[in-house]
This record gives sequence, structure tokens and C-alpha cells, in this order.
Amino acid sequence: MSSPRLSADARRQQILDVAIDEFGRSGYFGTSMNDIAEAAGVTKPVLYQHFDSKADLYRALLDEVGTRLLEKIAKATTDAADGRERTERGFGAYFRWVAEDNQEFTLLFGGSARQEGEFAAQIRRINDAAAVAIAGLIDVDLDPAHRATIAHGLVGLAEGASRRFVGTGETFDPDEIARVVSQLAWAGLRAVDRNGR
Amino acid sequence: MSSPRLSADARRQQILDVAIDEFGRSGYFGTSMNDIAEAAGVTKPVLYQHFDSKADLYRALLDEVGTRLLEKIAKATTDAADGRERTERGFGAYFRWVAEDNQEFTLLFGGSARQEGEFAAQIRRINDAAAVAIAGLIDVDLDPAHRATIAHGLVGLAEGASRRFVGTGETFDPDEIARVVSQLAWAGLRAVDRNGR
DNA sequence: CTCATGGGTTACCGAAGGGTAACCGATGTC
DNA sequence: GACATCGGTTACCCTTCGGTAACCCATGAG
Repeated sequence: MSSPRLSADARRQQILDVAIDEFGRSGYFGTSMNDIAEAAGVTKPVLYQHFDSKADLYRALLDEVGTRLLEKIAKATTDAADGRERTERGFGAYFRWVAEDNQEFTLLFGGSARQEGEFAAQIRRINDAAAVAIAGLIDVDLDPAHRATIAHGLVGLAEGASRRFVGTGETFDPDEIARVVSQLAWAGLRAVDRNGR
Repeated sequence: MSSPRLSADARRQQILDVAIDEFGRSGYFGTSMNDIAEAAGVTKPVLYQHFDSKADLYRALLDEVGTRLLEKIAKATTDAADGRERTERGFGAYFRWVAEDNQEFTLLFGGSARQEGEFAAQIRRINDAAAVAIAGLIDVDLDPAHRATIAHGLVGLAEGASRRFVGTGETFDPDEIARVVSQLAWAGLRAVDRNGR
């Protein structure tokens, strides 16, 4: 695992890549800086040439992964014909993200960070952004408070369904799951619509 | 906060009570045994007279809280007339549990434990049990794999909706939320039913 | 009054881990 | 071929924290 010398930029990126796996597997507290250094084939001080602290590295990671997720969803939901299709595409993007790289899922929603005040806020922002994105996609007549609740609920819906697969390491067809889940979500949304159309 | 002497049983229970708050607020790793001892108005060795280790104490807590939640849901959903009512009562019990004592919610689903292998399994069991309970309540014609996915998704739905309130400390009317969420869930379930009734 | 019981304390150990100071050596440049 | 640059290493410090050994004192029984 002894790595050749890398340029600063390349090394930084490699550390981030490796750290996703390490943190994803063992959580924030279950992963030491030595673990990450070793996995990168390098020694600890190198990490500190690129990141101020363990927390800083972790923050960078959350940011990168969170942004990636949100972009995928945003991209998938533009140019969808109607609400129904948007819903399905949104979930499709989400589940594909989970299926493709479930370390990223674990990192964000596996939980280790949710509670530690310092990171909780950051995860919240991502979660909220996802909810807002979804809320925006929901063209349903609802008072704003309930709309927000529903939006967060739908994010949880996708999260809960994903956790089942990720936890067991079970493989799954993201598009199939998206179909079922979005079917449920869409029908549910129509039901809570004030107009009941 | 200097406490009078307590009997062994009373002290044990008091430690558990205090620990829920401490762990709930700061997470497993963010809480030291000294913190708990101090909050209980006692010194560290006392904790070790009642629990073998920090992990042991935490396990006892997860067990107690998890059992409590599952019992509440089970109790609420017996003697419900039809599926629709069962769904609403189940969510009602869940959201009331969240509203009444959101430290318990944070402890179980706030995340700190989800990832650390040792506790992850335990949380999974509770989560799965909730999903199974819900799956059992779903009288919908679905193949088993999808049924399980949906069940986990619905657990996530409730979790996601709750997290929004708990995170901000916002108060909410559990029965109102239950009404909206169960409306969505119920309509969604009917939609994924193979028979489409 | 004496003494065993048992809840509680003080003071400590040892390991883990975040973070850093000082040094090293390959590389391309002049 | 000397030298500055910069990626990298060794060895260490220091704090935190889980866990424990040894001791202490209020209490009620006889």
C-alpha cells in the first residue's frame, strides 16, 4: 500500500476518497487519523498538511458528498414532464446514488454525525436542502407547515427504504425500488392535497 | 445536585434516567462516564457498581427505550377497526412518543449509535421490529420483498417527519401530524397494492 | 456500644488518539 | 553538481477517558 509521491492536489483528493470509506465503515469516532493515514499509504502529519483537523477533514467530506447527492437529484428532476415523473426521477436518482456508492450513504445518513452538534447542523442543512428540493417538486395544495413536514417525511421514506439494503449489504435494483416508492409517494401526495384531485 | 443515599435499585434506575438525557443530548462518544456520574450527583465508581461498562449501560438504555416504543405502538394498534384506523393509530403512538420525550427519539434515531457496529445491530433490531410490526399491519397485496421495503420506508417516513421537529426543538401536535402522515401512508399503500382496490 | 453491611469517595492507572516539532531525501532547476 | 522546494517520516507530547484499587462512613441489628 506504499504509495508513490503525489502532487499536493492529487494527495488531497486521494485522502478524501480513502476517508469516505474509512468513516463510512467505522464512523467518525471509530476511525482514527492513523487509520486514514494508513489506508492512504502515508503517515499522519501528511493529513495535517491538507486539513486543519480531523473535524475539518470530516466537514470537507460531508460537504463533498452532500453536494454530490443534491446535484444528482436536481439534475434528474429537471426536464421531467409532470409531477409524477419528477417524483419518480427524483427517487430514482436517490436510490441509484445509494446503490452505486453506499459508503456515501452511510457517511451522511448512517448516523455517526447526526448527533454531534458540530456536524449535526451540516447534515441538517443537507437534509433540509433535500427536503426543500422535494417540497418544491410537490405541486400539491397544502399549507406550508404540513408541506415541510411531508417533505421531510419523504426524505425519510427514501432513507428508511435504503437503510434496509445498505445495512445488510444486500444488492437491489434502484430503479425498481424507485418505482414502488415513488408510486406510494405520489399517490400519498395526491391524498393529502386539500383539493383531493 | 448532591443526592441523598439511595437504595441500589433506585440508584440504578436514576442512572438510567439521567443517562438517557446525557446520551440523548451529546451522543455516545460525546458523553463521558464522568458526565453521567456528575449529572446523577454521584461519582464514577458508583456507575460501575450497576453496569459493567459504558457500552453495557448504553445497551441497557437502548433496550429499555426500544421496548417502550414498540410496546406503545403495539398497544395503540390493537383493537383498531380496519387497516386505515390501525395506520393512523400506529403513527399517532409514534409521534406522541416523540413529542413526549424527544430525548428517547434522539437516543434511538438521532444517530450516534447507528454506525458503531456494536450498537448498530441493536438499533437495527428495533428498527426491523418496528418495520415488521408495520408490515404486519399492512393488509395490502404485495410481494414480500416489496412489502419489507415499504415497511422500512414507512418507518423512515415517521422518522424523517419527526426529525424536523426534534432538531429544532419545535413543538408540534402529534395527533395532527399523525393525521397527515397516515393519510399519505394509507393512500400510498392502496396505490402499491397489486389489486389496486 | 459494637460491628457488619453496603452505598459512596479519593486517587490513581494505562491506553488511545489528536496534534506537532524536527528532520529527511527525491526532484528538477540554474 | 550545488541548492531550494516540497512531499514525506520519525518520534514525541499531552489530554481525555474508561476502568479500578483502596479506603470511608452512615445506618440499623444485636
